[in-house]
Amino acid sequence: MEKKNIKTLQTIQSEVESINRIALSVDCVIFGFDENKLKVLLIRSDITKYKGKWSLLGDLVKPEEGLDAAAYRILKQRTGMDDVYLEQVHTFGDVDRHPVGRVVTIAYCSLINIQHHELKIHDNELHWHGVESIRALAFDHRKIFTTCLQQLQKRVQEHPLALKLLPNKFSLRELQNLYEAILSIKLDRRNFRKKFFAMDFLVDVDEIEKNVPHRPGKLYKFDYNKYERKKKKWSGIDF
Amino acid sequence: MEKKNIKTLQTIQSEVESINRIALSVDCVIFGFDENKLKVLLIRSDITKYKGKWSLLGDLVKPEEGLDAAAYRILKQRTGMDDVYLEQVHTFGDVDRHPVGRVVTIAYCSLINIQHHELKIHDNELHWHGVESIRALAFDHRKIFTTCLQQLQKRVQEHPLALKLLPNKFSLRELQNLYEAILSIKLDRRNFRKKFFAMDFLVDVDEIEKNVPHRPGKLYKFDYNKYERKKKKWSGIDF
DNA sequence: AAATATTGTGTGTATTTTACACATTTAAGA
DNA sequence: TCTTAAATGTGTAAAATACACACAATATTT
Repeated sequence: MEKKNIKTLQTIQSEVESINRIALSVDCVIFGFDENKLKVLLIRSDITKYKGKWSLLGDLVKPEEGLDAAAYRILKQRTGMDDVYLEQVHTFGDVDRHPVGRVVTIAYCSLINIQHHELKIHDNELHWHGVESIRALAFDHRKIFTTCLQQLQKRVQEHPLALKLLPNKFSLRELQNLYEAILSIKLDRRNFRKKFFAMDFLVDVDEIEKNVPHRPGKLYKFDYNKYERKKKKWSGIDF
Repeated sequence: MEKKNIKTLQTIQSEVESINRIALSVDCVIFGFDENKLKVLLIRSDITKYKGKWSLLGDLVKPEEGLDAAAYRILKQRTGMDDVYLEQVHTFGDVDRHPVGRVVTIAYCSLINIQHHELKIHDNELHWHGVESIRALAFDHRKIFTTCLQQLQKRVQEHPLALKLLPNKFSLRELQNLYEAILSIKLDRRNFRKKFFAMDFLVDVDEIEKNVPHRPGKLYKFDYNKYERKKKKWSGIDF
């Protein structure tokens, strides 16, 4: 009994030590779509070791702040946007991933409609980078970025996420370009249309594209309510 | 003595608050398959508030320990097993999820072949629970469990994970029972076989089941090498 | 008015999924 | 050893889905 109690105290003491030594942050991989390219929002690193390198947008989690809340805070701060798509992806905690000590970071993936901000980007510390041209980033951010991109590629095939990157009203051409950019593949135009129309979640808003130097296409919006009611549950065993 | 202990806890709690730090833990959702049921390994909670409740297996992450390493440590400690399937699933960090302070926890999902341990379970603090009968758990562990179960259900349809729950050699009947247990559905036996044979990853080991009270089935093993070479990359847009 | 660029549409074929039934094999028990 | 019980092993037809592929119509630009 005596011994057990002492053990507990020791345990608690070591707990305190751990508590004192690990910091928590969130990092946001913010995707946008512009000029038919998938882009990611980066900022110049403010850490000496990574001077000149680009880095993801992140910050320490505050003691009384939820994780999603921390990610939203960063998004709001940097893009001025609310109500954006945000999803936790993975937590990275290699012991030496951060030069100033043990920092475990929770990675979030966010999709924003690039037209709706145009905002605080003019910091000129912030920049949209084409995902194809991402090379070295600060910290382990390249690994984080890659993980998020792969997850995005997988997710957009199963859920109507990708549409968050487009305006509310979009043409099928834009939609196809978007998928091709995210997945880095070419798709057959007729089959792509057939597929989406067959899903029956697109509603014709009875408008057409403007300012295109050719025959304009019809515009559609995505019916999220219908999707929620009808979405597939069972995909089938297949690997 | 009991009182002293409590005092210490209070002291530490306030210390934690003054330090303004966040503690990190890992929790493992360990799945097994036995008697044609999907099971999860739980332990009786050692925290006063949750006296009598069951809880997931977890521990604080040590200051110099990687996240996966922490999860492996817990698995090894509790099951005696090495080389098990382990995957990070999600991080839970609600501000008030833990009664003694801010503890953010990283949830891992693990799949083990229940026959290969039989070990430290006799603690009688550990118990395999059928997943269907999970109700209230300590902390937010029910939510964590549910998240992991759902992810498992999704994953087993896309990857040959489920096999980690079976012995190396298994019959198609066992395999089907496993899928039915994980997914809570009934599958057509002929189509299930056809599907798996068509994938062409099962190798006939030229043995048959033993000690079954009926005609024994052939045994197979899964060819992971072939799978790695041939697995599907592109699943197709579908939601 | 001609040239250009993109939209919008349909069909046939191959592949995949689904529903479904019966004879065979082994173990157990009478 | 015969009978019973229980699960194995196998095939086919119909339906749904995926895929490859070409041409006429429309708007813009010059």
